[in-house]
Amino acid sequence: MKPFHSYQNPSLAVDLVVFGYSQQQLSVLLLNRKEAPFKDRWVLPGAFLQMEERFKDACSRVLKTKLGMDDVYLEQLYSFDEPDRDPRGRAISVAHYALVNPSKVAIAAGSMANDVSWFNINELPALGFDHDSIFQQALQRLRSKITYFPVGFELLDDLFTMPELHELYECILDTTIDRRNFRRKILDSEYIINTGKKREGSQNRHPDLYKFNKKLKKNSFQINV
Amino acid sequence: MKPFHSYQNPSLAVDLVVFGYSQQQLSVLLLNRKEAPFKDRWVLPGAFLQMEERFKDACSRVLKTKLGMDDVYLEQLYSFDEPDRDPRGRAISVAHYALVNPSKVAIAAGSMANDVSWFNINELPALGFDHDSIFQQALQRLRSKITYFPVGFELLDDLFTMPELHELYECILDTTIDRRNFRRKILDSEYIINTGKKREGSQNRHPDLYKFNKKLKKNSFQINV
DNA sequence: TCAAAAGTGTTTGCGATACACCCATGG
DNA sequence: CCATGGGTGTATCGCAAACACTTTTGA
Repeated sequence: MKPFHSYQNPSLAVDLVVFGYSQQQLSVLLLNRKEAPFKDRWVLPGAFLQMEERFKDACSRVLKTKLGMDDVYLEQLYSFDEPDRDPRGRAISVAHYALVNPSKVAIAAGSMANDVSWFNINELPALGFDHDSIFQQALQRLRSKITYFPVGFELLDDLFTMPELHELYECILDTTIDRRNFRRKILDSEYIINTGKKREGSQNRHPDLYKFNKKLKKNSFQINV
Repeated sequence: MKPFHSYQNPSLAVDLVVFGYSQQQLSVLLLNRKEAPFKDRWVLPGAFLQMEERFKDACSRVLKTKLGMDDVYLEQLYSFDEPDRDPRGRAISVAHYALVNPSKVAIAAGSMANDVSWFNINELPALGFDHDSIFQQALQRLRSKITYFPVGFELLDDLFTMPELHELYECILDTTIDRRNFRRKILDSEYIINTGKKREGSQNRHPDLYKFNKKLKKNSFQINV
């Protein structure tokens, strides 16, 4: 059999929309390009797919080597194929999005402090390549998914309070949600477990600490916007 | 700049899950392979992506040249990347699904009568490559999408009756739906328009003929299973 | 004891579901 | 005129949304 790679194939890359949540803000991780094309512009992190490498492996490689992140929630988003999306030549991008807890990873003031940065999703600069539209699609997917599937927990600490989860939902969905109805829906889904502990330190009543119920795979809930 | 294709890249293909509906049956179009690997096995139609070609163009090319189909509803599904999914070497498949009206296309008794065939989705043979899982994912997507988005019309004639649309939904979702509630939801969504004409020929009352409201883009409905 | 935030329960209203009758047609 | 399937309307029930009071805490 003639091996495939004797034919010419488009270049194949993964690009990553890395979402992070902290200080009641949803942010995306961007990279400042040091070379043409789009020199000095902000872009999504990404990498070319190596032979024998899975998409998720390539994504993990980027998250690990460029960003120092391990063990991250990853989901394939869409494959982008516009012939002119990369001025260097034909390049397909298989976009993914990732959900990380910024406090668990150490990007902030590392050696790449000027290269990598969190941007609030409402204050994004114009991105290079077609990364604006990749980001938009990722945001849309996240907003859709979080209303019926327990992905929000990936963005929080292992232990979190109900008000924190509630705020996360309001922030991502950019709306207000009745906290009492929200609480009931989430608790009814049984995706979170009250640990019995409480978050100390605040001046007011100490809220209960919950944890994500990892074992549960099939329950459903629906947060309406 | 060094052109991308001087590096080695995985082979890149599109694969198509072509759904058709006729005689109250949901079917998929399969191809009988004439060569190794998977000689004499049934597989999804597909093609390698040519340089400068978009996914949808490659899909259209397959639909046109191999199947004689034009102007078909197409949607990107997912990209499949298991390193061993093709024994000939590393091959990425960007899977799509298509919705066609079999009565509008001419596959049946053409020159490839032995190569191409419709299979009822409940009576599929074991497919070559990883096409079983591609098919399963496509079916799942179709079932999900049809409950909130007007894709069912792609499978019917330009003019169709309410009972026909109702039957289509019951068939695809593999369930029973109260026809009066179904009618109300569909009509409320305003995605279909009563043409005032009636389908003649049956012994019983002649049902109204509807057409799809192509202009409407944003209304929503929800068919629950 | 006060302000601020967290925990909890009840009422209300709309939308989905369940359900039944009349109408048109050809034989 | 009858059997068959198509068109239409209504009552009910459940869930989701709206809403208010009590509890805890540190200052």
